[in-house]
Amino acid sequence: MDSPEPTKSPIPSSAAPSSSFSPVQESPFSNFVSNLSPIKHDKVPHVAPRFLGLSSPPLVFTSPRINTLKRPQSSNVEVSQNVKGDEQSTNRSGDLERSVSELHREMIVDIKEDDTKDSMSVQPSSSSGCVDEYLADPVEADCVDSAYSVNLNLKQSNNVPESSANGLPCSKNLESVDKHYSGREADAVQLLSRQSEKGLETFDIEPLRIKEDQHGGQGISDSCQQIDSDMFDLSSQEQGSKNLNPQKGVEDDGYGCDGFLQLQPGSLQMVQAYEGFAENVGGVTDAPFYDTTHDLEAIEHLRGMSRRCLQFGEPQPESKANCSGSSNLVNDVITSVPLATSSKTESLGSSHVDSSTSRKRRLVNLSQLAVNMIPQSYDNRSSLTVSKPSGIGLHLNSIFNAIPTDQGGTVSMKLAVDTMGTEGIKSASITSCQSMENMENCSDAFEKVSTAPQDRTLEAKVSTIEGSAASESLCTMESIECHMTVNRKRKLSSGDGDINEVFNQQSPKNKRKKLSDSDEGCKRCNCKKSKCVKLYCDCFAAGIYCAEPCSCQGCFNRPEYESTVLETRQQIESRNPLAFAPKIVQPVTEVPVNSREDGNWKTPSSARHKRGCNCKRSMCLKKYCECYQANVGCSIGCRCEGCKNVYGKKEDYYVTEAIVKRGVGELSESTVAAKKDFLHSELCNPHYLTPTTPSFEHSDPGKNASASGLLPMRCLPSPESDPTNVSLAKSPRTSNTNDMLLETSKENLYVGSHRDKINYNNADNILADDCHQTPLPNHPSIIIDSSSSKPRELTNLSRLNLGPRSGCFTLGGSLRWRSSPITPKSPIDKELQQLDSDGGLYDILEDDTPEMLKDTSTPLKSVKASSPNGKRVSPPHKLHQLGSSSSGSLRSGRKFMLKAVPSFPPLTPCIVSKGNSNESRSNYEEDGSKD
DNA sequence: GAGTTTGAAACT
DNA sequence: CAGTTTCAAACTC
Repeated sequence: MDSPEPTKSPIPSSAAPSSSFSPVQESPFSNFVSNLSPIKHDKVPHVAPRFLGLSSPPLVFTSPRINTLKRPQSSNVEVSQNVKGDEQSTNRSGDLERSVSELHREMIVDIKEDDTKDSMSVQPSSSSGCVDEYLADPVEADCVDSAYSVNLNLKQSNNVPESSANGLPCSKNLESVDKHYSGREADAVQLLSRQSEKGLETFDIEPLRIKEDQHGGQGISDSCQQIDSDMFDLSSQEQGSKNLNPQKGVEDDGYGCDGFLQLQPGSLQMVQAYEGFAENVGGVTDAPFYDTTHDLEAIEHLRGMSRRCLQFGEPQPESKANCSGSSNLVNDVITSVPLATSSKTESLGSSHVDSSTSRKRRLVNLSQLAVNMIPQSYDNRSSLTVSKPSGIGLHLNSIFNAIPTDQGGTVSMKLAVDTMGTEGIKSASITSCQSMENMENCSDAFEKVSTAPQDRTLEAKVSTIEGSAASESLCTMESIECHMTVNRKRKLSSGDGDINEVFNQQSPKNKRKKLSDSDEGCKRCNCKKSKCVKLYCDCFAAGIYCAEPCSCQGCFNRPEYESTVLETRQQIESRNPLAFAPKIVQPVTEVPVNSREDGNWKTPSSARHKRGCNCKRSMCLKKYCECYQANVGCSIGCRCEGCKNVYGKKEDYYVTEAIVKRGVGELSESTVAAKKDFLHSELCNPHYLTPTTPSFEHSDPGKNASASGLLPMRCLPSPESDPTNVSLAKSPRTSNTNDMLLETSKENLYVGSHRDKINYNNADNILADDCHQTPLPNHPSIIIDSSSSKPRELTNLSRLNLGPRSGCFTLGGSLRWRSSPITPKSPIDKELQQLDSDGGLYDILEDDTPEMLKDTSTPLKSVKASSPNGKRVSPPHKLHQLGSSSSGSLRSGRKFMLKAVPSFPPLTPCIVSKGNSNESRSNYEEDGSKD
């Protein structure tokens, strides 16, 4: 049938699980699978339904979070399908709301109790508030739209399309509400408001929370209601403006997107796409509307950035870069409507995601929220610096890989921006494609989009993407492209069901050639035996469906086999939670323009391969080497022999860092900023992830500090460094070497952000620590099953954490942490304080978390105590130097999140039914048994 | 284009 | 955890 070798599918384990395919498709393959796998997947329903092809890598394979989100408490509802009002969805959403509302209540209570003492504690609540807010957003959006505007309830989310169209207004409304609310809810806000910068976020969070409560059916303040009504009015106005807008056609498409949405209902990508779309639209149409509030704009702007980051689901740094870049670009291009984009996007995204279920919306909102949580700092300062497009934060297969370093995402991004204007969605996308050297594919996809009915949807997506394209990662584009291609193929096949056949029809060679010609534009797989459901397959590994360019045989990595893909993915993740985590992380994100210009920071050295390579013969000089392939230098995590990686030898890794840091003091402010960025990036580097504990635990600054003050020349290739270990919570690093110290310090800073740590290890401990330091932001990932630590989810979390303000956004999970008796400052805190005093590190961190760090309560010790591994954390020595040397050069404005660690486990339970997690786990077990 | 080499992923 | 096998990409001819 579809697959040449159905009977033998190498996927047994993976495929088998897929036996339960989504009802949607009964492809021969599904039958095949069902036959093959003795095991029936109860779970399947959860997963399957909606991936639609377009989902970005993370989306495509429903990461646990997605799944969980999708998972109706009941069982398999295909959310995507129910665009019309689903009672079920409503009910579910209602349940979810209840839990959320309860959570909020708790949080509120906590806040009151804590009062302003503990900003951290407050933040968590705020975060929850954020969640609520986001949750509420959809509703508002819906309401905004039409007559529906009357209903504030999230439950009423039936009109997705409309809401999407009007999304912008909705979001805005929310914000305005937030303001009002904030005014009234001085208490909650106060805490947050302390930090001026954070203030904005605070508004978002708190007000939202309140709203949520209202929605929850609990007391709704009149003021709030008024606000809502006002909001609606605004939204209505907005709509009017939109109608006028020439791009309305696009919006209409968005409506048409229902089908599209259905296709990919739970996928975040959808949201992204819509968001992007919204942005575009907003940029064009909504400008007037936004003019009203400057503050709001700023907030939205931030949000928009965050959102973008989420979409990629990749490592913060990178995401940051993208986000910032995008935002900047967007802003530059479309100055008139900076805010609109973000808010609108959100609303749109939420609405579009799954009209069927408010719950889904919530999920989406959560994700958005998470995105929003991204630090503002990145907004402006960071110009696009994609020093390493090479798939940082993404799988090697990501488009970035294809892009030459020189060209970098930056170039493409800029081009896209330039081209983008009001119209430019398409042009932008195209531009990006060009930059990616993927023109053919992109153009193809676009063409297709324009042609068919589905195409409308696709087109909308495309446009959306385009809109965001400049800012957003190319990955999205790629995924889109893939989906588009898929759709196209489907059309071609006209439901034959043998998509694979169709795809395969193209001579692989041609495809390959095409790819090669395009200089690796979109790298695609050529799998023959793996059915593209193993990590051997680059596409699969990257979390994307195989597409036209692929020359794979018997491919199951297609939207048609979504369930199979998901199952397989789960299996793999069960074995290795980080299996789908981005291989390459780009720590350096926002490098000040100056520094970038200098070119110092462009070096790939900043990026690292998560696990490192294991090259024996290639000396890391060929593409056999994943590090080399990703255009990144080897690092501690690498176990390569005779490393000669041109992007950075393993041995040189630390040396470079040391030098850089050392020089910081001497360097100009700009340089310093750049270094900070570097440091930040380093922190973000997955290498630093450690399953074990937060680095804070370790404190011995003096001890660690080398005379040179920095890193020793030597690098420790110790396996410990291997990022992969993180998930396993293996032995903590014990080495005291300077390099280690450096890393640890970095880790300390980054700890919160590191998703891996979060999940896999003692989430509790870590989380608790983090909470203290920075409230964990909530994030869609929260919803994810606790059982699975999925990289993407993690990524999202990390993003949230990264956000300087993320602390503010902590979710309910944070509540738990808060309560945790953690404590005393760790040495790291001290270090940080010193730095702060020096004006160095703190500057970097300061904006968001300084208080946290300073805060007497410290997660660090708690962490230490709690961390079983007892991982030693070196004091932020280097950081300190950096900070001191930099003396006040904080200009970068970037905010580093010291702590925030997403609270996976805790959050999951709260938001998501544990049953899901259990379920997932049981599934895994089943899979394992199968295997 | 076929065959070889390489290293990651998967398996035992 | 280590060793082996499988796999697909990278590379060579």
